[in-house]
Amino acid sequence: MEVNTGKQILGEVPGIEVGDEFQYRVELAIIGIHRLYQTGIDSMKHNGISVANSIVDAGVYAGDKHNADTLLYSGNGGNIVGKNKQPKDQKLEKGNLALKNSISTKTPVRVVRGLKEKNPSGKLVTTYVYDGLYTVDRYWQETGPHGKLVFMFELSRIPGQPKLRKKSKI
Amino acid sequence: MEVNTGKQILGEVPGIEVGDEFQYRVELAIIGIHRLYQTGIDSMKHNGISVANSIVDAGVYAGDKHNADTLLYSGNGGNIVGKNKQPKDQKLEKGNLALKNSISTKTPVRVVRGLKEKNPSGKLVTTYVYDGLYTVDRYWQETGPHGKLVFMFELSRIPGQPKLRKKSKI
DNA sequence: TAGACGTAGA
DNA sequence: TCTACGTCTA
Repeated sequence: MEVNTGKQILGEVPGIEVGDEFQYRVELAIIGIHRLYQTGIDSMKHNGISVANSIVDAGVYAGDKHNADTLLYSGNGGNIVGKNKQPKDQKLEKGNLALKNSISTKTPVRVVRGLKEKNPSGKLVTTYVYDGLYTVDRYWQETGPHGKLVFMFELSRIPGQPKLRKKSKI
Repeated sequence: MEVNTGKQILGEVPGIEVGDEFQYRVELAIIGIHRLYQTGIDSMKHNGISVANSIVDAGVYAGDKHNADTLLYSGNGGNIVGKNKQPKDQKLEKGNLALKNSISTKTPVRVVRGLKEKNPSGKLVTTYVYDGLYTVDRYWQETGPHGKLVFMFELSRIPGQPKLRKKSKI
């Protein structure tokens, strides 16, 4: 069995509803919600340009903020909180570029939230919850906590979707 | 669902036969052949001392050699070929210590071989093949390619098990 | 070949 | 907290 079908979808994934929960990133990949195992931003070609089709928000970048209908999401690269690596300026390429392109195309982006919880045996686990479709409204550059360049993207939830009740307990 | 049952087995795993193939390390963990996702040596307490119950030989250390009935297996730590990390002296602890202890206890160690192959689409994939039970005969120290200390373990296949036909094609 | 919002266990 | 014979895409 191959994990990925190779087929990428823009917008809703058939059979997946807001609030559906998953335990592992690999499940998201198999189902086709988000192909990449670790990377937060997945992208695809749409009418010849690269746009984001899904992101995972596990809250590991400093600037991330997730409210009911708005998501502030950091770009990709070199600024993860607590990772023991050299901080670097982020570049407007790959996922970051795709997310920027999604502003003008107004194409929908699937958002998955990673909620950290303790399971019955007390172990810290992440549950991935499908949060629905968002559009990317704007982006800008910031100087991150390490003094390096960080891209910030503001996304808003497309109206008319079921509300997401579940929140992180930690 | 939890991936691991927590129960660890010394020796044969019920339902698993020599030659059984798996595509991912996580499968080995779920089934109980080898709990650890990335680490090569898994161990457990047996009559109060730590012994190895399973190893995965994916051939990533320089000194590894696998013949029909003999396996030369490198210890754990800081000497993986091609990994972009600081080489370090290996220590006689955790998996390495467990493997050493298995010499005197004569307890069986499950061996899984990671065979690298190209799948139909030309991608390089690793297939994990259950190779049966081995005992650890002896160990010694070497100086690895980086000039650092490496433990070498010599294992031999317990006689009377079915032959393993499959070999790496690469 | 390197990089990525991974996982589990010690 | 950190390490570990991971696994994928580009």
